[in-house]
Amino acid sequence: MVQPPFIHHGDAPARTGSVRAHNLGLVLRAVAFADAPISRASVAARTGLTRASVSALVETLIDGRLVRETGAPTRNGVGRPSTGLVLDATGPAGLGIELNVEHVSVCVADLTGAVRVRRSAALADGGVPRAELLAAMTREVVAEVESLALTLSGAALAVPGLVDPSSGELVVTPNLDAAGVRSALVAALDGRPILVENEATLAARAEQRALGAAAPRSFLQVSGEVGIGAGLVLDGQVYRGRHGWSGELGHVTVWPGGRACGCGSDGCLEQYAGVRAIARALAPPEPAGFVPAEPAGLVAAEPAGFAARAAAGDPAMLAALGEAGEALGIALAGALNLLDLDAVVLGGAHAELAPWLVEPIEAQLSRRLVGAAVSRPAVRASVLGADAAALGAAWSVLDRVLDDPAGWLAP
Amino acid sequence: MVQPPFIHHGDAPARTGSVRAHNLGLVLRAVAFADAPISRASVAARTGLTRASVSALVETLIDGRLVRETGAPTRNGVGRPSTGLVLDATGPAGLGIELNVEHVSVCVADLTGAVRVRRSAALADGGVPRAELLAAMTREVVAEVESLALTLSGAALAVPGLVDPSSGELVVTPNLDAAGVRSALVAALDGRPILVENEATLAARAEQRALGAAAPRSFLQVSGEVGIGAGLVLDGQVYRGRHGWSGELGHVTVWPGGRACGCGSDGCLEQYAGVRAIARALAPPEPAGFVPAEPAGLVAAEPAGFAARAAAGDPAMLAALGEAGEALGIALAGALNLLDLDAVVLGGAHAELAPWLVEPIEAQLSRRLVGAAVSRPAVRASVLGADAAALGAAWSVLDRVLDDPAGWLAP
DNA sequence: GTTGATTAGTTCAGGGGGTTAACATATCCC
DNA sequence: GGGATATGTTAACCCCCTGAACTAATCAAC
Repeated sequence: MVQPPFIHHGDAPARTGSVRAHNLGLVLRAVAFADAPISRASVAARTGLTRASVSALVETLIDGRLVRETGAPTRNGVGRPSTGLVLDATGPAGLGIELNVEHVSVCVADLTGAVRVRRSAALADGGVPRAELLAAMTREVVAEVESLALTLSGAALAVPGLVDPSSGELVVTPNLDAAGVRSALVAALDGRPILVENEATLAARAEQRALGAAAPRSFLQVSGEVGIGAGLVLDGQVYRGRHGWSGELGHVTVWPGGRACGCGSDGCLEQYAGVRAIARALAPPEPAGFVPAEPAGLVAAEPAGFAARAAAGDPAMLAALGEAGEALGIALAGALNLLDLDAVVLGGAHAELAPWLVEPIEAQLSRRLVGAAVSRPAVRASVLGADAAALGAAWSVLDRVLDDPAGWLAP
Repeated sequence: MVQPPFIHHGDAPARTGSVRAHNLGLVLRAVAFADAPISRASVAARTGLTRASVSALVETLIDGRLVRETGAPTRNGVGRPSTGLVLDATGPAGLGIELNVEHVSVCVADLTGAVRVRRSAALADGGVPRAELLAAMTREVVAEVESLALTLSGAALAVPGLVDPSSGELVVTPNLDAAGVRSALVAALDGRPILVENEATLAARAEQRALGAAAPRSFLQVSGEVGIGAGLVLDGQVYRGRHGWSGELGHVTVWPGGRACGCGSDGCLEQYAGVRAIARALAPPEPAGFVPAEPAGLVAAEPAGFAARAAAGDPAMLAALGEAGEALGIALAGALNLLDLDAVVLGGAHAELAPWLVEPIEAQLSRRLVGAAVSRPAVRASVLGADAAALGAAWSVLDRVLDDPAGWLAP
């Protein structure tokens, strides 16, 4: 397929060193994605490289603290026992930071994916400014990383808003004031660069990484924190769109001419399946056009209560979730007709509501999805909890090392 | 994820020969995408390779009849004149075949993109069976290719239906009988392999290739031949989806609970913006639920008439197109909110109706698209005519040579 | 014209890195 | 204990890029 001229990575010249860079990644990923400690010989068989090359490559990876040998050789029947290789947990670490309307969290993962440090804090109105709080937490965590003898390989920040993917710098966050956050973080990180990315995208990466080889190739991750966002993974790659504005699922029109939305449109999914919309469906009907002021703290308190009420069989709650599921189903059917995805993952606030949303969603998919009779995508809740985006941020930093170990080893 | 150093399948081991394969592609594409004949030195500057390497690579490409030197050296001021390099039109050729409900066409393009042979035929009910007609046309064209001293590097078949991307073999074509077509074509091509792909996808590729460097990075190409399909190019790559069923724009729900659709759903875009829907909007209203039988030939005859009537200012026609545009706008706004594309291209039957569709579409986008106030994607008609899919098929064959010249030169 | 500056293209030694083939190593099984 | 078998390492070989020197062809200025 035609790659547009001189835009893609593929347009860098290859030199003999590129071969090694490529194969280092190949070997490292073979180790990373193996279920158990894997031998050099198995890596060779799996990658198509020779045992000789794999030995040399593994030596480089071991020297670089990306891979280590497990202690005792493992006997596998006849033949010389093999020495197992696993990812080295004492090498590079990724720092993930999640900035949200009601809370912030910071976590650190090592190359194996294990979370080594985790901190989060709720944000109260009128409390410590976001930027200061985050910077303080980050400084603490960086100190802790050093005490664990890990090396920070980078940091990523998850924000509920639009990010400019070309610079990775500019941020438009409609629901919160993010000014000063980035510069405060850069200072807290001693000038180390920070990747800024949409939280839905990073939550999708987290899901992908958490599932490992079982991760769907292409999926959409609904992320209902504030509004309804979505992270999109297509053919294993995160898709960001022209401006990095992809995944605005919340403003997909479900009922043209329906409820007015704050975005200026009408009939947006958010108005039927968003947290506030569900809350509104529970309240007695108001005169058309009247939008009630939301008491502070309402949004944060509700989703948990929703699940409890639904579990208790509250009919109003079940009806509200049925309506939300129907709207989600319509919007998702559109996305699925367009993208023919493997799966839809319900994350954020919708994760714990999934037991009551999946059925109405699937009812709409059965009706509206081309080819639904033959093969339907899986619809299920995220396997991760609330900190998915922070985890995704930390892991995305490590993905860079995994994808291009030579780049990490070089300096 | 960060792109691995090589464009090639990320999980194949790289050997020293991969470097050459990669760089051959780099040099070939530098020649292909240059506006004018380009010198070895310029290629070196543009690719980042040394002049020495480029010379060696170019020699291989010239020997393989992929590149040739232009006759006379060009003086460019001071210094030794440069010898221009251009794509060789006498080397590999791609065969593109389009199979449609009402017509079939076959074309051949050379590496420069020039169409060297072009044949098409209308299909009448009860005439020669599709498979036989196509096979006969193909045999003729293959003979002509040989007489032109071109070498067929492959063939691709565009079909209005669902294709299994893994095998590239299986075809589900709802609106026409494609049984036997593939095997008849394989026979006509002396056993050469045929790539089968959705026509909307191939039309999108054609658009991409026709625009060259000006092609949008990510776009959706509406393809309204039978029903409404769409080809999707994301980050410069064709996106097919899990089963190769992506782009089913026609069955995206626009008005839930609206008009019943043959697919079993309701409110599908096809029922408002499809060719038959536009025709129906022109006719006097029928009782609800009554679906008129379509006289044979009606579909083929109408789109041309539509444009003429609209140009003449026919109010019923303008109203029908306004409604179609509104529905398209709603569906496209959904797609754009999700994918943040650079452009939407109206192709197929909608291409010549674009003058009347663009305005209502943009009205919906202004209303429903997040960020529309800041930046709106371009909405415009395809630059290609009716044979876009056949062209795209031929070009996609050549894209393989362009992407991996070593693979073509090897045997 | 001759000479120098400038740019295009080629030649060749050097080095990185993968492959193949042989060898060393460590276990199982008879 | 001696083969059979599988793992890991070593060394000769080949591919292909780089860098530097060299040749080639033009312009510009004296």
